[in-house]
Amino acid sequence: MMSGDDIRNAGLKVTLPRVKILGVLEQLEHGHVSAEDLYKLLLDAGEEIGLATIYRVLTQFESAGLVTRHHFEGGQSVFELDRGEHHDHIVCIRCGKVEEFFDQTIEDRQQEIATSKGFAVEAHALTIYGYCKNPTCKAP
Amino acid sequence: MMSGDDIRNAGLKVTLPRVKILGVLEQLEHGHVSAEDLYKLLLDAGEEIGLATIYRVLTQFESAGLVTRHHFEGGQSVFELDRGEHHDHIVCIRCGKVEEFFDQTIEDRQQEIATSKGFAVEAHALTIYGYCKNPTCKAP
DNA sequence: GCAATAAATGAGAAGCTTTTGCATTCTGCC
DNA sequence: GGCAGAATGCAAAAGCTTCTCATTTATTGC
Repeated sequence: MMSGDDIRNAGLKVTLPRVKILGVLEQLEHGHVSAEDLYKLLLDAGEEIGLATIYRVLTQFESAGLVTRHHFEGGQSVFELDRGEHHDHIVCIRCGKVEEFFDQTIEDRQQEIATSKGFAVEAHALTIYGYCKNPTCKAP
Repeated sequence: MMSGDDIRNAGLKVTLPRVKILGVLEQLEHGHVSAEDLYKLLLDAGEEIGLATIYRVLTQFESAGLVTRHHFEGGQSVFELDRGEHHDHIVCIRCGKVEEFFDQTIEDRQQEIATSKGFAVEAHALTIYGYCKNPTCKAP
């Protein structure tokens, strides 16, 4: 459960917009939102907030490690609360559903590959795209 | 070696811009360029071409399977000739160098994970980010 | 070869997402 | 409560990519 303390610990002032954004991120079912969607969610909730603030705050949260940013295909960035557990994603290219997974074998192999090429791994992004099991998302 | 036939087989007319673009893609050392860079390369080579054409042609080539588009971090898409061999990437976050790799273990695990979640895999994108072995790219 | 026809191109405008500048408002601290 | 600095909202701007449209070009049948 995130709180104002997390914001404070990040060296940021605890403001209404920041608390609200953190709140929305926490309540999300799938956990993945674009800045635009987050903006709409807050507007619908009756909050008065600017899109610029959303972007600014999300970027700050990202730097603070509170939030992770993903670049799925489709142009816009997607954000999710960083609960401290690294994972990768599998995205349905029909309905957009996002599921998470973690696989130690893949993690290990990545490390080995990087090392063998003389790279020091800082991060990695693995996203699988496919059709989910939902009947309306069957492959063509 | 790509040629006009590849363009023709894609159902596209064999035009100078398309041939030139294919040519540049083929001669690239690293094999990865942004549309903008491709544009500059062609201008420097004395070609008269519009950026819009670059984007259009690259998109068409992508649909035709001649070219692959990647969304590395940094906002712009990066293109490379599709030589029919799937591979993933490891990118230096200091100098931007891109290396390729393929690992059957990772491929297999991805397939297993997707299957276990009821997904039919269509594509996947795995990119490792880190610092390459170049002394000037040492981790901070 | 050559004309007819449909496709492709270039230039600029437009579209989207994201960032920035600035005046105003708010938070943290005394 | 009041002050300094940070944060916000708005609008403008920036970056990448796509679209529009008049003009040019490649293909096809003759």
